[in-house]
Amino acid sequence: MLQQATSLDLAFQALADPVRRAMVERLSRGPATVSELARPLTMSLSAIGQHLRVLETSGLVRSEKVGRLRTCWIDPAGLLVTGRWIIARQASVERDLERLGEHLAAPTDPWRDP
Amino acid sequence: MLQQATSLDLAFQALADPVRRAMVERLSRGPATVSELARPLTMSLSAIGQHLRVLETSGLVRSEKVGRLRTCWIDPAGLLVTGRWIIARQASVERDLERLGEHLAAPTDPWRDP
DNA sequence: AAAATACTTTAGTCATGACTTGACCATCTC
DNA sequence: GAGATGGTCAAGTCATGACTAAAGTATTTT
Repeated sequence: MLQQATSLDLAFQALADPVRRAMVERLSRGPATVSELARPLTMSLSAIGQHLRVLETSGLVRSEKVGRLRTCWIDPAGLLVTGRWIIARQASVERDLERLGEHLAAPTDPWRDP
Repeated sequence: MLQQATSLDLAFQALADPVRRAMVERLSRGPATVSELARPLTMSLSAIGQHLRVLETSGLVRSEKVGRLRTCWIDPAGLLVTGRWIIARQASVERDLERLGEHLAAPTDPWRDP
């Protein structure tokens, strides 16, 4: 089914993993190196590198290597696309519930006994 | 690593799949039966049933069967937990950028040449 | 009662994901 | 320049995910 992952796919897939969410949580408090990201997580540095790559290709995180340290930070635009999708659904649900409310409040049902 | 999936895990994992997001999009415009959900998606009814189960255990969707029709609808509380997580990260990032801004704006650096 | 509808279940396949290990390569530090 | 530090690459393993196909169940229609 998945023939061409959209940026929304990549972002939600990236956030689906608790380790990657932990990394995003850490980075949302400020930039960090790969080792700093790895420190609280019981996992090889290699694994963290792989998670980081997922986060980068999803657009949620960016990074740059200077010397032997790679510094990572959040790209706010990445969070924005996922946030917008959720908010749009919430708005849609609210509108739907509103319509339902109006319907129940209506004194007569125009569809019945025309 | 994943020993006990939290509700946040389940919700993000559920939204990571484009088919399931399409189902949520449909349901956010109002309730629907399983067949109605399946109609626009080129996939067996069985597959849709399986996606539905994922959405239900994640807390994003609820459903009830009456007669031979199962009607599904969004549980707004489900969208809320994911939305809150994202908004919290965005807020955190903004605070961080603000701190950075203050730092750059400061006329002198108290850490240098004490 | 037979046929159609609307799922549901089970079992199996195939692809993808999340790691680990070990070798490797720069770049600092001494 | 030797050793430690910080990261990267390439395999390989093991579990999970996304389906399908086929058979089964419960309801509704005719």
